[in-house]
Amino acid sequence: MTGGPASDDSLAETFWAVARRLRRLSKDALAPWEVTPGQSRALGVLVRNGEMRPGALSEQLRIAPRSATEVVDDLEERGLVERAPDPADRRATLVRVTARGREIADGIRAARVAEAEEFFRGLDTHDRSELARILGSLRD
Amino acid sequence: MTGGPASDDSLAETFWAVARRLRRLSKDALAPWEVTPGQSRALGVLVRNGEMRPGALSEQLRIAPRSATEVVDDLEERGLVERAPDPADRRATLVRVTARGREIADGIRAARVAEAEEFFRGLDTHDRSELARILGSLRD
DNA sequence: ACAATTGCTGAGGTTACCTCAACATGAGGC
DNA sequence: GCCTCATGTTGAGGTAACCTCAGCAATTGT
Repeated sequence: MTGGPASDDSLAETFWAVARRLRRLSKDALAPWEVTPGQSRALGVLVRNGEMRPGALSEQLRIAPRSATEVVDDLEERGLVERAPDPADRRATLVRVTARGREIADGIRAARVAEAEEFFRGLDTHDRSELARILGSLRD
Repeated sequence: MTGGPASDDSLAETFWAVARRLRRLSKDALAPWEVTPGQSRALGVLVRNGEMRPGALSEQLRIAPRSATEVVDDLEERGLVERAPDPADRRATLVRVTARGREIADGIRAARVAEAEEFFRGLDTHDRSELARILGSLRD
């Protein structure tokens, strides 16, 4: 009863159903910090990579450079990052996570871990590693 | 080396990496019809459920009723659906897929199947059914 | 030294959503 | 039949997160 050409389609459907559920959970996990998913992503990149130019940030986020300016504006307004002139090139600015930004980023990270833990709790050890293995091979 | 508390987090990360790849593929699969993902979703609901009111459509799509009006406007402009007065309630309208809309929907569906087939091609039969089973248990 | 390039941002546009209020119709009480 | 309240849709107008294009300043290649 499985194995027809439609089974791949329903596998994709199932995948998206799971994605929707996980997305909803993530949004809830993010809510306490009043940070949008985009801001959270940017903050994460900045924490992982250290200070960087808006242009580099835009590449990491795969958005237009102009849009990175906006994300940085928002984060700066909330005091989570700050801009400083790049000593190596006076056209450029460096974006740096502030102490408060790091706090928030840590909190978000912890919440993410907790949220993922909760989400995948239903799976036993074997299924988790199977899922990780199979998804890993589809990763890219 | 796996199994620490961070493994769930990276499982989520892997999941999203796969999701991004699948999303990109879907977008490409949709491109030939010049239909947005939102329009495609609406068309799919309408094909599956038959004619329905904008309000009911908005529930299926989990968007505000006012937003369903817009999606229907767009689809109507492209000749993929049409509005007709609801004989049962003169306040309401029924949205119906046109012949051309059905063609497009069929084409989209076929492309989706092909796209999913391509995406999951790398997996052998065992891994596909494992993935389907595990995702199924996370579904909701 | 000067033309082309690079890095950022102001101005303004698009898309896909939203809320709120208006309008017509429908349903229940009396 | 009439009145009130609820319901279905839509116009008006707003917002978030992206976009392109043009402009300015600084740098780089010849």
